[in-house]
Amino acid sequence: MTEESHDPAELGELERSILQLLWSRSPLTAEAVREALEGQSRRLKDSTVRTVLRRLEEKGYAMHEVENRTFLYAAAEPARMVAGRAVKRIMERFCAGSAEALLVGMVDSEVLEPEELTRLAERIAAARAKKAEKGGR
Amino acid sequence: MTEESHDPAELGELERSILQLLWSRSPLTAEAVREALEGQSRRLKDSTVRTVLRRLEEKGYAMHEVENRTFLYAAAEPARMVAGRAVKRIMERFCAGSAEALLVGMVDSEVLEPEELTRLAERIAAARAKKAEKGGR
DNA sequence: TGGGATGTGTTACCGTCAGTAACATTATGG
DNA sequence: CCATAATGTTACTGACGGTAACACATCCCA
Repeated sequence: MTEESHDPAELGELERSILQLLWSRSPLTAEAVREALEGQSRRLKDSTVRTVLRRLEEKGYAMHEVENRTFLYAAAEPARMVAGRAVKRIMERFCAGSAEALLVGMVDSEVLEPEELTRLAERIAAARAKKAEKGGR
Repeated sequence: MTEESHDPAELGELERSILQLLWSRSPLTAEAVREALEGQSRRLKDSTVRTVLRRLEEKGYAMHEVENRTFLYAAAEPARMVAGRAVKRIMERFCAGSAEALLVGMVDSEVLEPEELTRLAERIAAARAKKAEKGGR
């Protein structure tokens, strides 16, 4: 197991953009990533993209496999996992680890409405229950 | 209205520690902050503490008033507000703005249990309802 | 009344990190 | 065996946070 610290806050703007690409359409070659960014009016040199991809991999957000001498990159884990851990960090740092304080804060700063919260909570609990039922592990 | 960007991610380790102090026992003078940090085995020069306090104020996290020629610092807003906005950012950046994806991510990465989520959601909705009832605003 | 005590303002250095990229190296197919 | 297409190495730069020295302003008291 020995997972590294893995802290989403240490991701810069460009790193995030590229990670987004990996989440939306992987696997991608470095060239494909560069082209995709170009499509977002983000013109970068080939080596820039490669450097960032390597860094993302070092940090554990991405991984690659080799296909015909070419690297195919993909995200190492789903976006919501990264989001989850990021939220956890915030909870620890600003809410003394209290999930309640965190949710209250979300409501207070209008991240989501109370009704939405209850609705989603129920939906998630239901989904969880169903999953636990058939996929017992 | 016209609030600055206000991004908690731009807070460093020390800045956060000091902000915590302001949240737990304000108002505080620069000296008091320094002493409190010293109590945490964090020995810093007076000017260091003052610099950080000033930066916190510039960034909008803290504020001060003058009492007898001395600055009394306090947090500019509750911790859970800062947490809320931080979570919002994460939601936008890693969940395409979807609150559901965010909550699912929290459950998946074991930030909180589904049952806890439903329980808290209900509690918060209830509290909200009560507040809306009497504090019509 | 002048000088220390006390508190604030200014400026700066350093390390880390993300953005950006040049340049070197290597394998491969023709 | 070389041109081409990849990857590997190394580095510069600007922001920013941690840390602090030093300068400046008051006020009170001997």
